[in-house]
Amino acid sequence: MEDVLGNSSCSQYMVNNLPLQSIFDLSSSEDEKIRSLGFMDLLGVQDLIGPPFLEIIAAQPSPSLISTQVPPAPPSMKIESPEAINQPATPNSSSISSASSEAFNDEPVKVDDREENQQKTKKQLKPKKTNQKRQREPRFAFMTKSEVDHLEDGYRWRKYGQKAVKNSSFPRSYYRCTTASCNVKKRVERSFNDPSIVVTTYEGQHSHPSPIMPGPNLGGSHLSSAMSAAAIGMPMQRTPPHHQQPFTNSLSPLNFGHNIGSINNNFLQERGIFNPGPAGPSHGLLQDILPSYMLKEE
DNA sequence: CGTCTTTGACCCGCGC
DNA sequence: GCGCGGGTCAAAGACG
Ligand SMILES: [Zn+2]
Repeated sequence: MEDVLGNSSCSQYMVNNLPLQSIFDLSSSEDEKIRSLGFMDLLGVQDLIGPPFLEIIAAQPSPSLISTQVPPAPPSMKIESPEAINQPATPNSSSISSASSEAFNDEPVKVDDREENQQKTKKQLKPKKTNQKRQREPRFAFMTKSEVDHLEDGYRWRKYGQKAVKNSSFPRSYYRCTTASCNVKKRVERSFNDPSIVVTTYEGQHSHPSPIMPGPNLGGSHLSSAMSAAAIGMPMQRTPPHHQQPFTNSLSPLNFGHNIGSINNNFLQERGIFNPGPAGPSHGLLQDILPSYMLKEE
């Protein structure tokens, strides 16, 4: 609960329609645990997304908010099993949220070279001190209400780790883009009180179109709103030497509509990402635009 | 046979 | 200096 959500350097904010200030309030040093609690709490109360919500967001030109929600997905679907809720081919996903923080650091994303130095005793060796500030990439957190993990966002991910979250339940999965030369990482976590809520945190940006869904004909895959959010939510920062192209709208090439033909993609471009400056955790982010409207219960 | 998941060990920054 | 907690690697297994 230290630097997971509220970090002074990296900021990743989960938004909702409730007391987000607790989370965003980075200046508060008293409630560290509260932070996590608030986080969970926030998720816990999360299932009250309403149509007006999106409108509100749309009306607010402040922070970025990507919200996608599926109308046909009633909040009544509450599952208690961590994973027993495998509902293939029916991943309704309503998601809200987001936020991200950008950083200007373009080199050491830290390409580990431990494979080269196989000393003998220690396997993992990384005496490279060249790295000053690791992990300076933009994070893009985003909540999704879905029963299933592994929301297809148009990219292929390889799971490289899984750890349990401390303050709350359910393990957190770490994924990485399988495409070579792409160090985009993804982190998927579930809520404690609401297993139906999945928090996905993207890190980095792809530099290639989606490897999957090549032909015009392809079904079965349910592209969740995640991809739209991910695609749009990413504030195109500096363009690396890669052949970056208008993938920003990568959702177009994807022929969704098979499974998720009824998703409302509501996103909002952020006007400015906050700077992780040590100075100040400016308030008035999403909290400002996210009052506590539409109260719904399951 | 290739790909991706599983899973324990390990690294590393930080607080005590 | 040690323990904690989050993040990562890599070997082995599962899956097609
Ligand atoms: Zn990628």
